[in-house]
Amino acid sequence: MSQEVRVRFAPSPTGALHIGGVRTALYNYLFAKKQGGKFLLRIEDTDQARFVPGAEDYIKEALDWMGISPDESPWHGGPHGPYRQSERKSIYKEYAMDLLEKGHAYYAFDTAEELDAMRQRLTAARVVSPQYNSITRTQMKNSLTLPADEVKARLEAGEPYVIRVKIPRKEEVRLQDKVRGWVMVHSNTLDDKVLMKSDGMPTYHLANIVDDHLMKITHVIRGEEWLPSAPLHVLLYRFLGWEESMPTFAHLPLLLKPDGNGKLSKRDAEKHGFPLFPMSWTDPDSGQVADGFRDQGYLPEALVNFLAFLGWNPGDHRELFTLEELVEAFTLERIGKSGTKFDINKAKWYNEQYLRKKSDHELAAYLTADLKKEGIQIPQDNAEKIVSVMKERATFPADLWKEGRFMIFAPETFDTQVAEKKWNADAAKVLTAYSEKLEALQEPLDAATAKELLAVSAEECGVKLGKVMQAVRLAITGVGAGPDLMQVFEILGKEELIKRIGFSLKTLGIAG
RNA sequence: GGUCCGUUCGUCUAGGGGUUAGGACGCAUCCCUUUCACGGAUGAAACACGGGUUCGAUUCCCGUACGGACUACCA
Repeated sequence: MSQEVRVRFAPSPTGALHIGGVRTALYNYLFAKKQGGKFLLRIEDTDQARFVPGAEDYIKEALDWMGISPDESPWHGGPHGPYRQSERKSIYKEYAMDLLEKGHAYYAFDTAEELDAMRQRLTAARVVSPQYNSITRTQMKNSLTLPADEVKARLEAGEPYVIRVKIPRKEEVRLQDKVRGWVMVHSNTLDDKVLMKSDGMPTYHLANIVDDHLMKITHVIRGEEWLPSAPLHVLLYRFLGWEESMPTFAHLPLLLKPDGNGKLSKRDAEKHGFPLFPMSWTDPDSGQVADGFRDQGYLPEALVNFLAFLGWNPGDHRELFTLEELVEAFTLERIGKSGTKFDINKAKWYNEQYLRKKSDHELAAYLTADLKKEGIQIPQDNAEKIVSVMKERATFPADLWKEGRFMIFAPETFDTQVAEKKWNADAAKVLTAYSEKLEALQEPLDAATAKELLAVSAEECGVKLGKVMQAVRLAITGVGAGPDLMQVFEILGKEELIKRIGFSLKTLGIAG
């Protein structure tokens, strides 16, 4: 019998979700759905000092926007709640006591200063890595060194203490990681990590093991930064008697900065002008606003596709995947091992691809929304026509309006470079003739007619159409590049064209 | 420093003991075209290095170099 696959994404609410965290969430989601299992979200808020208001709402909104909402979470609830660690405080204590009783953990009363002094002493003695371990714990104030009655007295007196794990002196700890294979470390390189803090909260190490077990998590998919502490986690499963049901681990390669090396940071994002967060985030302390992918015009389906390919690939040559297709194709086995540099160009390319897949109807909504901000209203069918000719050249929805301004506003100035090179008396002659033909036209202008009339006008003036085409474009749009001119003409309509021709003839002159 | 992890075009990557080392982004050129863009075609561009193992290694093993993560009463 195969048990239900259950995975979790476990962010701590310390601010906006980092894009790397979003990818971790996505991989968890993809794996869960592929396996027909559950994707849960657990808030790891055991560090009260780092709690940031609004962060949890942000996480929820970001995942919803990406289309990867969890099945169980603080806000959806579920059979294994609560899903906020701060609300599970009493649970952890119970397991810490269990560890204490079994001799796998002990009380420690050392103050921060004493800890510091120990590290300094060790550093001075040229100990390579000063840590609280099987050697040093014999010289510290803990329930291993202090007489039992003193420990009891200190506890009863309410003296602050932590509970530390007692790492065995000599043991090989192995774990099989789904992406790295076998990883082996010696327990003597591990230190006696704090399990329960003096404020009564568990540390990540205890909390994540207890919760994963209680929440019946089958696979732990998380960032590579957790790999060094994974052996400790294996040990904890063993000490708690849960080794049989220990989840499978998969440590994801890190997201690296685009140039040079190192973990992707906010600094890099700013330097290269791309966001680091899925959505904009306002720091509640400084009030500083950091831009997000959503705000810069990235489509969620593009971001999902892009992120999925940062460290994973389907093994064939397909590049474009919907969320559903990703679910279908996803396997842990195809996750790469090495760190991945963040290339925003590729993200833009994905955005273009998905933008072009959208219907004119959907795209028109972006345009009308932008226009509304400027107090402009245009008919829906007009908006749809505009986006249909503009979408091939847009990366972001906002480009529809930015690049297509001339579709609504007549040019007030003309690109001087193009004017110098292309504007001449021939162009003025042709346009004058063209304007007259448009005046005489009874029915509404369509692209084919627009072209025919223009061709006739050129012929009458004894000018080759190709020679003046750029000048015509300049006269109507003000610039030298843009979508198919005749389509533009059709959208503009003859009255608007006549007006624009009149203005450009006046402004650019008829002699050239 | 220590522990762990990694290394195929500039980037994301496929591949795997014998291949013209494949694709995508970006770049260049050409075609399409009234321009730009789209699209199409073509091109430049990679197995970090040194030892093994082997008839043969980019692929397997070991080193070296380089890079990264971790090294908190943070997660």
